[in-house]
Amino acid sequence: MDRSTSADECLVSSTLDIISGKWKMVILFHLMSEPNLRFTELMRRIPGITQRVLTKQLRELEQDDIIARTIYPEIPPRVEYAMTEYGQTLRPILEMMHHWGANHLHRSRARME
Amino acid sequence: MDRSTSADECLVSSTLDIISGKWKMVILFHLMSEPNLRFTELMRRIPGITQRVLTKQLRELEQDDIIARTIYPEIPPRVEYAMTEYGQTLRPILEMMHHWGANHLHRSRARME
DNA sequence: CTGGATCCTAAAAGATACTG
DNA sequence: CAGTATCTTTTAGGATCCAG
Repeated sequence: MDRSTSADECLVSSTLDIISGKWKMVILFHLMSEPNLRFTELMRRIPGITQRVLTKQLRELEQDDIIARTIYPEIPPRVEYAMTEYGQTLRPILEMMHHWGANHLHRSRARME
Repeated sequence: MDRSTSADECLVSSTLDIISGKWKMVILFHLMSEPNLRFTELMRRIPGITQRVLTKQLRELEQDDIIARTIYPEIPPRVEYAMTEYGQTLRPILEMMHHWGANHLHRSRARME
């Protein structure tokens, strides 16, 4: 064997770093099915999130080049968020997690009885 | 469209809940390549983790039926951890994250210059 | 050897009010 | 509309000591 394990750990964690955050997956899911959502539209689609937190998570995803922020200098201001091309590469992972999660919830319920 | 989005969010998050935790991926990666590791062996393979945290994350993974804990009533005590069959179903996701993460780190470095 | 029990800190998230 | 600025709460994680 080798010492590659510690490096490998980082590789997976680097993915996890990007999508973990209480609402990031939710945000990404919305932007996957609906490109170009405005700030307020995201707020409405994500009940429970606050402005401060939404802003923060959006900024982080933007930093990581997963989503893009487009500002239209109008009045009132309009800002749209969309997944980047790079962000799209996360799609298969998110879909697998979605699929696994569906089965997991199903299974959890079954295990409760 | 429909209102299924809010349910869908939970599905993905339910996967994320299970694998997020600073060291869970690391633990799972070790248990994937080496079935049946003892507590101390895990400690040695995961530099930086403390006993308390390792114990906690192992307990959570056990609760979720991702890993199994086997106690051998010997002196000194021996406890072995292994992935469950159900835990194995996470493997494709972890591998995709590993792959994505590798590319991501590569890309991040490129973007820095 | 495998943890449990305590205490502590840092970071994430939430509540709320305000603004160009 | 799309945030920022403060403040408070919650939670994860870490340090340390003790024990069957």
